[in-house]
Amino acid sequence: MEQKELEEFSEKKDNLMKFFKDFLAKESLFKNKEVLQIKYIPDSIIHRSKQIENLASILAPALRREKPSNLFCYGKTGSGKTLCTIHTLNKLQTIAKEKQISLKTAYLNCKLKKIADTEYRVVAQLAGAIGTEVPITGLPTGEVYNIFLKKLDEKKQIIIIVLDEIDQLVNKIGDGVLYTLTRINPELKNAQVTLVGISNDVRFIENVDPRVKSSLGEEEIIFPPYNALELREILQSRAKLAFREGVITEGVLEKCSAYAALEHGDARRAIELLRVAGEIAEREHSLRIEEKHIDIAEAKIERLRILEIIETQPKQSQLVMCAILLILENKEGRIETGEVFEKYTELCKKQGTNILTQRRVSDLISELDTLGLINAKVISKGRYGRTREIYLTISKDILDKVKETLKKHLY
DNA sequence: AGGTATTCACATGAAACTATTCTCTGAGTTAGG
DNA sequence: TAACTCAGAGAATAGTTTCATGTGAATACCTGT
Repeated sequence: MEQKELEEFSEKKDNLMKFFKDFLAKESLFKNKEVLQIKYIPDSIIHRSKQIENLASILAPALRREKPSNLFCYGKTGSGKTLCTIHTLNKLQTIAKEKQISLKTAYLNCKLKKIADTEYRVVAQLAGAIGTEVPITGLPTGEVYNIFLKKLDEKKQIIIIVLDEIDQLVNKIGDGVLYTLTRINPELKNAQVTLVGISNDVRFIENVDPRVKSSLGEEEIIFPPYNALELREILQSRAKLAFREGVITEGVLEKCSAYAALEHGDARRAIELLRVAGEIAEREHSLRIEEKHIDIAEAKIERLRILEIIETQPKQSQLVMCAILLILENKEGRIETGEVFEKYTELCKKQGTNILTQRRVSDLISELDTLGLINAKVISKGRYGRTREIYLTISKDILDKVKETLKKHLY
């Protein structure tokens, strides 16, 4: 984010010096911007005391050198799962240190590509977390397990492993790793391992090996989404720390939380919205954040999100998107798979790219649908067959930007 | 009129294929003893 | 001689293709009144 801003700034090179001077001279709206960062962990977490209590009581036996039960947390994005878990673990860790209990925690976000998305990498990361670095590549997976186990079992200790976004991991590489991890304890003489799984997807646990399921799901904690009121209070507490007094005008927080409440009560989004709104207000030399800034911020975030998605799509997918846009240029309303495929073929020929089969294009279209760029619904037109009805969900004012990015990436 | 059959235009699944990336082994290299 | 590096074989993976089968309802076709 910061980088992009800087780039934008650099366009006005002539008065750059002046700008920076002004920037320093001016008082920032922010008192402490860090508070609005996603990774920030507040000292007190509101509206989650029940879950934290629950977490604490499940994990507390670690302080008596007993193995806590395995634990599974689920709730939608931005419902505080990760936050609460890390918070609780931090506290636990602090006390353990005071009492000289050997307790280690390892947090692993399985979503991160190239870091923890294969069996090898997961185990390597875990080994890293408990203090043995393992080469990034070159060893047999089994060997890494052995190193890991050996290090684990070195002394009497409790180890709590947190696997965040565990559903992504299982989707990608199956539940083999989980199975091994849940069965790790009998192999250890000294150490004991507790697993904490965090997942966005409630149904995820259903499609997992029943043995893993019963073992991992010894305890479950559910994180319901925040409602607008709770979001508002969360925002309030953060805003108090983040902004100077009087910066926030009436109704701003309400609006922010209302926006986020629409998105299944995603607190992360609400906070990001507030931060971006703050940045926008600041750049406008406004002395306070007003409701309109929230609207602008919302549009900006949405735009960035869409552009980011489009940019990171593979070429073929971009081509399909391009085809859809081109068709819609000369035609209002809805279009069908067949048309898209035709246009897509044409585009490919023009570009000299190889043409994918209709089968694949059909899949690509439904992928674009899941990404939220288009809306593709299967409908039956009776005698005239079955197809997907496609229309855009992107608002018109970003469309030009989208086309621009597509062009840039395709030529 | 009412009911059944057909038919369209893809959707959806499964399996097979392919190119790329990862994992793993062993030969070769290096450095320290 | 132990530790390290690195090329290349083999395995795993992601992205596709091929082949096969499925789908929902507008229309065509009957059927008996």
